[in-house]
Amino acid sequence: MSLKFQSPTGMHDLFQEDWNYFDKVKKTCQNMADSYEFDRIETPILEDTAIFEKGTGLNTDIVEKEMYSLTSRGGDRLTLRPEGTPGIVRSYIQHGMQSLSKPVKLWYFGPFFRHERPQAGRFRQFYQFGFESLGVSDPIIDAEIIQIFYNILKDLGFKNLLVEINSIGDSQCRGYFRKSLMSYLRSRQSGLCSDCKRRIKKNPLRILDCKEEKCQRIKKGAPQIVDHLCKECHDHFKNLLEYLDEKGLPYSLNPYLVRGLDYYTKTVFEIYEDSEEGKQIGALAGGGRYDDLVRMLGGKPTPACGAASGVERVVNLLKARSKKAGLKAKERTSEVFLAQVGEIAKKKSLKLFEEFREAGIKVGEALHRDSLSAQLKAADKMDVKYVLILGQKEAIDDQIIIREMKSGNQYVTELSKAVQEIKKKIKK
RNA sequence: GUGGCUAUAGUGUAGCGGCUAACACUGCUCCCUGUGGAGGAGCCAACACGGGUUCGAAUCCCGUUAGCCACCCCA
Repeated sequence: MSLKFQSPTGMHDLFQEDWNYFDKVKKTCQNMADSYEFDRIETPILEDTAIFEKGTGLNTDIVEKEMYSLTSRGGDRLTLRPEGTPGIVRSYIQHGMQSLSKPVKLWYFGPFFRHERPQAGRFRQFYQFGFESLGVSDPIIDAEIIQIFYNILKDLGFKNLLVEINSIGDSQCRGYFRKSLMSYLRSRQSGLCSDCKRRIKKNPLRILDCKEEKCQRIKKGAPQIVDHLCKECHDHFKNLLEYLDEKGLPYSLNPYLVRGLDYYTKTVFEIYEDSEEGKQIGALAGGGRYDDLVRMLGGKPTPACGAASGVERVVNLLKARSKKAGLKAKERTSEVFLAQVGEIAKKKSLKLFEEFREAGIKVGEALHRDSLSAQLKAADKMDVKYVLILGQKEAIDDQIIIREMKSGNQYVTELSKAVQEIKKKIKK
């Protein structure tokens, strides 16, 4: 087999089996959106490249090397959205949502694109759902966002959820902290791994995440950002934690949690499944507060908070779990099957099929087959309860056979009464 | 972007230098132009691509591509 064409690297075809799960996830989101009064929004898949450069951040990996960007025929610089938040914010500004009553609560579900090297739970085209709440700085909002993602995952059947949370301060206190962290790291530069040496300048917060043992040791003595928060950020974080305690939502503080998008301020969080597969697949959801983003994209200064979750990651874990449980959902696709024998019957069955469809009854068929045994075989595979047999003789007499598959009992009735009869039987 | 592992019908596998490339499932046909689940008979369908080593390569080597995994980063 020499395949001439195949799907692009890291992009996959999604089949019925996948959509069974995707739809379930989406439905759970919709329920949660209804409960917390979030409105559905779907922004374009292509956006002006500049909103990611300004929003997500020029120095982030995403913008630096992972975007699918193009210049349109008209000369516009466009990018396949690598994440959802900047598009939502663009829409918020463009449609004057700042004049709506606050908070403005929006949720989305759709495909995103990043040119990364694919691996477990990481693709070049992937689906995310996200919830964004704009216009309110109160940490009660942060708590609600975390709660929503926790609830969705819980409703989907995840146990052992691990919520990690941290505060990275605002543009002010983070700057101070960054300086003191950098000077601490510089003083111990020789003890760091080669990767981290490079990171000192570019992204010192990341060193706190390094897995090298020698870096871990240095990290233990490093200044922690929670100790360097300004009063406002400190109070915000403290209040958030109190709200979470009040809700009874389990979380753990991770003073080393940082996120790779430039616009985050104050709260950041991630949710994992605490299991082997969960660790491998990475964060199921992640997000935080982004109080400067609306202003950075040209809107009025507007506090906001939101998060997103990777649908494939969630679905992969759901699939792995149902495999473990040995669940084989062999679904019955229809209750009735229509079989025919002979040219007259074949023609009459076309109309009959439509009558059933109009009556809201789904009827299986294999009209392309002529032998009755082959049709019954097909009916058996569909696991239907009843088969309607329209033979040559019946077709001429305007009659039809109704056969109950399980018992093998069958009887003849008027063709015109077929829909009614089946309707009665199915109701039972 | 860097590394490691892998690559045989639609799917899952066997083949370990000497085949007409095997098996299971699926699909299709027939046994059975008017009665299914079982059984039997048959059919369709594969060595990713390109080089090399060799009398001989699915098998060994190199390259390309793709997949998986790890790093990086992230959902």
